[in-house]
Amino acid sequence: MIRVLLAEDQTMMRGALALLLGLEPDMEIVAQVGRGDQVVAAALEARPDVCLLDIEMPGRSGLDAAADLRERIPGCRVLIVTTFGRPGYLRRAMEAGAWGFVVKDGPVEELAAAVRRVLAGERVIDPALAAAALGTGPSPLTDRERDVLAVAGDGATIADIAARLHLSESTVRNYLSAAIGKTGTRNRVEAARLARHNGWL
Amino acid sequence: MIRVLLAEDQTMMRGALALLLGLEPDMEIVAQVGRGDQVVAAALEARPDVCLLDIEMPGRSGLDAAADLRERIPGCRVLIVTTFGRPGYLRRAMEAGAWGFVVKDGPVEELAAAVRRVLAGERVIDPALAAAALGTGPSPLTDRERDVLAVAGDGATIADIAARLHLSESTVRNYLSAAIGKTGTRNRVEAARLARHNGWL
DNA sequence: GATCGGGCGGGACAAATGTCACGGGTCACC
DNA sequence: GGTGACCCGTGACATTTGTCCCGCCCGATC
Repeated sequence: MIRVLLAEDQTMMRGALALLLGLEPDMEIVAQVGRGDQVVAAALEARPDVCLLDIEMPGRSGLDAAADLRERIPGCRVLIVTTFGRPGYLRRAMEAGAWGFVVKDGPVEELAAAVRRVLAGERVIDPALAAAALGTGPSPLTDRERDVLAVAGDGATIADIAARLHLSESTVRNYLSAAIGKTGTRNRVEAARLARHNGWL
Repeated sequence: MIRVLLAEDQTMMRGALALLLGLEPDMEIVAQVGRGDQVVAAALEARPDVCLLDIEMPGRSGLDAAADLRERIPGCRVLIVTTFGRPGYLRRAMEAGAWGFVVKDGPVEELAAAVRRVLAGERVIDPALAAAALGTGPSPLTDRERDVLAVAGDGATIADIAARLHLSESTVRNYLSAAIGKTGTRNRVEAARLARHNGWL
């Protein structure tokens, strides 16, 4: 029996996937969590062979959770299951030691197949997505530019950003200007959107 | 047997829900579509008793599809199933003649129960969400303000908006200013975010 | 017929934003 | 020891944005 941990914040999705995977004759859901910061604890307790992690979860990102797992429970294989096939997500998933990357757009059978392949030591990655990730290239943003863009994305003013990041307003302007330049966009809103779309935030 | 149509763009979610509902002894999935603009055709063909509609789908919004269904197939009950419990969505769903409104955050069993209740002529609405919808009130925006905000949301400049809507830049400024005022926000990005959050776009 | 809300536009003004050039600091790497 | 990347900051400047006036037209409503 393949022992599976399932981390996904949308309750209905999590329940549906758990039930489905539970129907597979060779699989067993040994843990379910709805927050990224509960993954490690649950995995220590349940000792799964494979962890299915969503990326966007409250508490802690699935990508961060994957990195934690590699460090704390090296034997456990991680399979990222996400809504958004952002190039940067795939890149970061690989850096975090994930063995597979599946988007929720594919058929459900694909998921069970991916679990088996990952457990067999195979890498599971959508080829089109891999091409996109390589084509887009890594993030051109520095850490600070990323921070500033992330805050700017939801309508904060320069003063807001400066206050939240304990920076001078001039500095914030400069980072924003640099980010806009590097992304080839025309203002911070476009820059933030592009960065989010590419998974750079 | 309750004949169910399922409209949901995320393939994995759709497949999982279809399988689960298919397991219910008194239900039968008679049609599945992944786009909003295929709902009516599929419903005419399959003659479902209940239609489960996601809101955010390519082609046509689930809310618009619900309105179409009420007009074309009045006997068919509509149940909206959405990720986002936006107050405005609920309001618009009711105006479009939906019989129920379920968020994907609840347990899966809730979905089958909602289908049965809707078919029995009961209204299914999350009480907390209904309160929020009534508390937030209807959209204060005029049609044009809504249009302008929708375009402004993804980083377009005033000139972009004016060009896309065939308006003068001055007019766009005035609409934006009005929208910012009515939403009580500080700039168009915040205004657009709030409007989206409330389901006003 | 008058009034009101909405669509559409103009002009003027202050504030926010984006750009550029510049400086200093730390740290890693050659 | 030099070089380069990144962090942090200043000041000046042009552009964009948001606000507040004003006007006209239309349709609905009283």
